[in-house]
Amino acid sequence: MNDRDAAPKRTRRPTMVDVARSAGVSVKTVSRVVNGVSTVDPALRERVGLAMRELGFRRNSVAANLRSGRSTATIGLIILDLANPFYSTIAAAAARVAQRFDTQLFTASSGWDAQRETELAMDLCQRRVDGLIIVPTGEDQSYLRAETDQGTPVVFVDRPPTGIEGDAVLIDNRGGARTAVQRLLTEGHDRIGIVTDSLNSWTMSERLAGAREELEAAGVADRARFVETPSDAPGVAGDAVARMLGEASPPTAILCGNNRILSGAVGEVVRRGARVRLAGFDDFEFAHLLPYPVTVVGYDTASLGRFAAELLFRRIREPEISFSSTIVATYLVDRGIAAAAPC
Amino acid sequence: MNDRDAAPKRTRRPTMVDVARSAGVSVKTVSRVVNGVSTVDPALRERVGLAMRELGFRRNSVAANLRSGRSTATIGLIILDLANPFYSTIAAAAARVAQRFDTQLFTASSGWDAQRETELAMDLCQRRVDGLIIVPTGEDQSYLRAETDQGTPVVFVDRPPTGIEGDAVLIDNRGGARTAVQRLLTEGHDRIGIVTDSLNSWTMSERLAGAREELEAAGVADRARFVETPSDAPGVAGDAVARMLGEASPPTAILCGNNRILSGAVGEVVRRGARVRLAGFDDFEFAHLLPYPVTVVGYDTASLGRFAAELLFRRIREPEISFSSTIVATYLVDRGIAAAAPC
DNA sequence: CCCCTGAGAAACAACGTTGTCTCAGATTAC
DNA sequence: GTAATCTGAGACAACGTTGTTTCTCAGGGG
Repeated sequence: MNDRDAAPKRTRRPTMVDVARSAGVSVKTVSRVVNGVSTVDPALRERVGLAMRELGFRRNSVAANLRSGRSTATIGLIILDLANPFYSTIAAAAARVAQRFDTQLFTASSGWDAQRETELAMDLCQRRVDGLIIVPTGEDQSYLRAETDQGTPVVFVDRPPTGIEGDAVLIDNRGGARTAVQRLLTEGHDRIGIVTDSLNSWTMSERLAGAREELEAAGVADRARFVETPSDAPGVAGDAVARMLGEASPPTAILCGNNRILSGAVGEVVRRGARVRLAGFDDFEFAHLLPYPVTVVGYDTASLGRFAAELLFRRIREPEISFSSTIVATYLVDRGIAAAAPC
Repeated sequence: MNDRDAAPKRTRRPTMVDVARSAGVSVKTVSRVVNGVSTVDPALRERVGLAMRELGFRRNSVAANLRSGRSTATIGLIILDLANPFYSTIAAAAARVAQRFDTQLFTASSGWDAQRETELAMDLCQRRVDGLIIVPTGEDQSYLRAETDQGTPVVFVDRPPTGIEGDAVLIDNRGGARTAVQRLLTEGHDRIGIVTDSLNSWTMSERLAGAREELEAAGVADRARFVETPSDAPGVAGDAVARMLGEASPPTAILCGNNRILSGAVGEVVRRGARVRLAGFDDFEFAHLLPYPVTVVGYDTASLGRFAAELLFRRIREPEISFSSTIVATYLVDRGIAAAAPC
């Protein structure tokens, strides 16, 4: 016998059988006590409670759910990147709703990988989550049909699903872009530049479409410049702005498709001391610290997560209601500081 | 009979029994096919696979885990607020490690509520997570002893546990404060102000202790000013700085206990056009946009989450190794812009 | 005194899966 | 040709819990 000195801490967790044996009652009586059934003799209840505390019993809710056929009280959230404040805000808002429903939240990041998105969704369905909230990244979510058909509801956030119908919660990107362009037009700008990143994403193409609609409505679309930059390279936004401003009759105002592009644009404009009206998307934290005045299209990110979770729980309870799309409104807000004091 | 027109989509998910009946084999054979056991006749394997696809069978991994006694392949993460970038960075890093181990992550926020922390931990233990990562908020984590005794490992992050021993991953707050003060001393400052928020938190008291140690080592502690502000009120940091600077012989350098205090201090210093050396903690995103030069104590937040998760998985595999504390290093970095171009 | 009633607890089966054992049929060795 | 070996599949029980049914034993009325 070459056992360790210390008794091994890691003992099997006690089950209702252990508690029942210790208290000298049947397993079912333990179950009744745990579930607070009122028809248990107070003396027995006391004995069982004592045994539970002594053994440190904690009900295995996994087994309980399996037997009773109740829901697992879990939902899954598949976002693109939990480290990104936009998505973590969505996650936090969804978690808050889940808490109201005594439900735990699986949070997983697909990392813009459609294959990974599929794997995660399948894994979570195997774990029998009550529902899924997905920020879709792939071209096609039809792989989810088998799951939705079998009663696992799915709500899509920030991008509409492709290849399958379903509930969605979206930002009014198109309307936001229209409002922003409208503001620039009202201020007298008629040579407007639009800088986007990859138009493969629904979000960006909606923003471009909205801007274009408004420019065309004002009859100044032919004087506009449109530039699409690659999505993830840093500095390219600044280069694009530099090229725009170097043209013969450069735009007097530039609308940037997201906050990264806006940051790059601000950097370039400040560097060359140019006087260009800048507007952009995403009212990120610290936007007010930008060293140049800008107008941004803002929206309440937390609403996305909250609405999505509420929609999901509603559909869990009422699977037969027809699909709905919730559009989160946008607003214009002025950010950036006019000047900063030198040290 | 008053059934709905459409066939109800929500049908019970098919089980191995259904697949077995459909394929004309025993349940065990279905299990073997699902688990890729090699001793199955290819013809049967084909029949079973067909039946699975037809029915849209997806193994219930909850039931599988229950029977086989294997782990649930889930871990729980209890942080203070998922919407806070500091904690969401930790969560993202932990999730990345969990993914390597084919484990799903429950993410929950305690919201600085010790009661809620306890409830969440108990709930996750009832769900038989393989382990917990906790950013403790309460005064006492001894309630976890029952769980750790029964083999649910816990790793603490960002703050050491109280009332219980355990693995921890912490920031070198004390060392960071010493380094920052050292820098200020080296630059010739000997009247140094220290602004903290509530010293109830381990983090803040460590930072203060480190600063005090260094000031005392240099023999300038008597010329220093110490101010503790309430934790969550905005603007109080600026007020504290204002009061400091209004004194007879004001400090020439101020060390701020966290990024919120530093922001307030920058605002106040810029407003009054003062020339005060500012330093602080937390190298937050956009710190480089601060309209005033500052030096901050930085650290790799993702390391906290990554180390914690790796430690947890190690302990899950080897429960008997002795507890360890991992200290994440800090570094000094200069941030803030000297000047910004006016529009 | 006996039967009926009902409260409270135990016995049994089941949730969906897998571990263990058994068995039928094919293959090999003597 | 028969016994020993092996291969592959089914039967059965079990994981930890709960729904359902059955049982026991007071208490009360005829």
